[in-house]
Amino acid sequence: MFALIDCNSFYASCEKIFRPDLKHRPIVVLSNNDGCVIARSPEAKKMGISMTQPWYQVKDQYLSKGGVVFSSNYEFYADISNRVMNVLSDLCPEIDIYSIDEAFLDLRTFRKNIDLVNFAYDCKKRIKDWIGVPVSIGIAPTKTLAKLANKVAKDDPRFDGVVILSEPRVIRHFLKSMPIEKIWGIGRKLTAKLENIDIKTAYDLSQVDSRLIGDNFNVVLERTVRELKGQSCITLHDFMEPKKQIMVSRSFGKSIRSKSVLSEAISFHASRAAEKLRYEKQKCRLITAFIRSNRFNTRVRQIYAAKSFELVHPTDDTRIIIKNANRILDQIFADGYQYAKAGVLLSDFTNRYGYQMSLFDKKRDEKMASRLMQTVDYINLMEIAKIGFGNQGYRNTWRMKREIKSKRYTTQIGEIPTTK
DNA sequence: TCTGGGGTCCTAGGACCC
DNA sequence: TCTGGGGTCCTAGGACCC
Repeated sequence: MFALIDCNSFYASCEKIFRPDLKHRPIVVLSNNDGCVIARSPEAKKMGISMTQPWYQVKDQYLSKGGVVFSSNYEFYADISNRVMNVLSDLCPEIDIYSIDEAFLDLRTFRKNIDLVNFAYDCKKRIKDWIGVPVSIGIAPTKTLAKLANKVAKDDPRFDGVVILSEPRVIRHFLKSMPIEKIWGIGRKLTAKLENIDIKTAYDLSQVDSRLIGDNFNVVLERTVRELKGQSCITLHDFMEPKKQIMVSRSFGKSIRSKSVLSEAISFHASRAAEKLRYEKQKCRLITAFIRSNRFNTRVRQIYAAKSFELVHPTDDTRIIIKNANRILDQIFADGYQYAKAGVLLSDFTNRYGYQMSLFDKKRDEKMASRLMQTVDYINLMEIAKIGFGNQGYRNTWRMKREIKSKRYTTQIGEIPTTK
């Protein structure tokens, strides 16, 4: 059996932890640039605010009805997430952290049969009492079924946040009431395709011969079908897999025409990407940079320009990554467009310690560079000072909007909550 | 005026090899 | 006139997820 534990309206719930005055108020959290809604408390959902809705469309009405809004505060959410995951790992050592707000537990680790109902409610209570975040729990023989169970636990108040699927008869009944688009791994396109051939519920899909699906669709859907039938075939990643690519990109506060400002943004993103790369203890060989116009604005001329550059030697050196990202910018930049977003993507990784040195590598230079980067990372991390490279300025022209961010209550000494 | 920012996996098709 | 067949590797792009 697998359990999926998922925090309810995670970002919005985080914002409530240190603000008891907001307990029953509607809360929404906005994406970067305060662009669109990415989390809603139950009260905000009831007001009809939908996920990824552009903020400007609902702002006035929402605020006039007493809604509360926050810019996203990832540092804070990540810390709360860590605390939740720690509680879960205490309860079950076989844990697969699937995203910032959800994790699978492999309950087969428990040799003896445990009381699943007790287990689930204990789990829920600990996280609520110790961290302050409400969770929903779905338990089932496969991860796909646990996902579905979790969805119902969350949406249907009759279940009090816990749904356990073990009896085949119950599972069958449950699947019949479940439209296919709610299944994990079935998005818009697949829903349309499947409905076309008269597969409308999870039960319909579970009855299809999985090999037939494998032949006519692909192995991903085949696995989903098997999982619906109760054969577990999506396993837990029991250790953290290294990342395969690192992307840093942002939309600008307002659109930009000038190459020099774009270059600042590209340098800034390149630098952030290099930091992440070193944190992952990887070096990259491929650097990609892109710039693009606002794809929602039909009144401006559209452009999307991207290019990659392959290095001879893998690197994690901020200076090299910035230099090459800007070299790409030189090649892809075209005058006369309004740019709305830029980004840098690093890929083709090799482990920092175990890659093949070339015959002509200068070992000493490498060592120097690596020490320099370590020092820079340390100074930035400890907030001794803010060190950047080259032209990565931080002009208001492209900096993102984040007007209503809450405090970093748990990670910054100057921002911890105080009482009177 | 104002529409996020990450990721993963898979597949088709081209390049290349013997 | 007749022009193999099988394999691997890589990349771009699609679909999906949170």
